[in-house]
Amino acid sequence: MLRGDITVAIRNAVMKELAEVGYGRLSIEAVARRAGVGKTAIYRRWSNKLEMVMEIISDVAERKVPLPDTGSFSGDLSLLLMIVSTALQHRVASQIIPDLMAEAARNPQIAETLQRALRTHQQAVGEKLIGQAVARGELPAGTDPEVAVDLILGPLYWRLAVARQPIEEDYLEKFTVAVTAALRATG
Amino acid sequence: MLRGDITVAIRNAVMKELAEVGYGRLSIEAVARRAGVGKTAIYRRWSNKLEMVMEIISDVAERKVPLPDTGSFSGDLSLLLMIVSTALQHRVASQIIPDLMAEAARNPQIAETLQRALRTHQQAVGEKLIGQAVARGELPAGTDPEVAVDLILGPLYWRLAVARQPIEEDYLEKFTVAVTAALRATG
DNA sequence: AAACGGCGGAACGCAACCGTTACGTCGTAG
DNA sequence: CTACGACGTAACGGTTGCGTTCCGCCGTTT
Repeated sequence: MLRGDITVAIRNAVMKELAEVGYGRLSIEAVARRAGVGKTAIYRRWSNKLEMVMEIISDVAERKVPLPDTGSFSGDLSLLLMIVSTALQHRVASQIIPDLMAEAARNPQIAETLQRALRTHQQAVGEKLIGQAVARGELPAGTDPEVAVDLILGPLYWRLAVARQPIEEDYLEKFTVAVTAALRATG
Repeated sequence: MLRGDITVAIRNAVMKELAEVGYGRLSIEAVARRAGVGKTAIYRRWSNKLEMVMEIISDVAERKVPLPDTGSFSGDLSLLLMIVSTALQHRVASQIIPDLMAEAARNPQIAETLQRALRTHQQAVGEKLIGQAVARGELPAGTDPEVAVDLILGPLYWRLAVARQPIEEDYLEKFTVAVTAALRATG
């Protein structure tokens, strides 16, 4: 019964508004204005700002990234780094993600949603990546996927989403070498 | 002329309020309420929410961390990791920093203040840490301090401030080994 | 003793947004 | 052709916060 095009307009407006003003300052009225839609259309779909944002965000976040399997660990790793760094360089993502992460620190419901949406999926990627490498004999058997994920995503996230420094040409390459060495050392 | 104890009360209130509701939702009136102070006392000191927060934050952020020099790279590194992880585990810091980082993505003035307060200082620590290690022959001469800082702070920040996972007993130890190996490999 | 000035408190007009309601329009299903 | 229901618009009363102003209190300076 609810018109699909209106829903889409609202979803887009929420994403843009989130990127521009953040969750804390996001208002239903601004979303409605931006979407060219009445407030009623929004309240007909969700009862809350929180509920609305959570539904929209988890929808977006659950679009799964294909797990790489290029045949070698360094290949898998560079591909993963490329995918993640590209994603983190998109303006909307790099604004929304840190904002919601910060918000999650004070709102348990947001925290839970993000954990489910990101952590679970990310964990799967890490386990597959490391598992493949261990199976191929490229990493020692005791390699901890959790540590690995920290070592891989941490610096990228730090550089792109926090420090907001550009990634230079050979950075990912250097980084791949460094991470590989690091993981071999922890086994 | 301005009473010092009042100023202190306001500063504390701002920090607590920042941690609880974030910059976006921070209001002068709430700060005044929390500090047990009239709004006039605040406006007598700063003219804006932005100006107020920036002054208070950069004041706090500029308290310099002593640069470690334990005699060996792994010693320096574990000490640094300990200091940073302890800092990031404080409730107020782990709430305020990601929040302001996210805010910085949309407010150039906040971005500039944070860059000056954090990046500059952090860069100095990185350069000293790596410089010492290179001088001692523990790391290859070409080691890039910028990459090193990413490799060291990134995973810690990710784990503590973003993913909000606890640090287990031997994590920092493992991590020290991993980072050392990584940095040797990039030279 | 008197003047000064920072203080808290209270109120100002203004703006934004909340969540809800009433109304009139319009496309579609029956 | 009619009835339904989602739509936009507009308004509601209530809340919150802005930045400013005026007041009376009180400690310090002179």
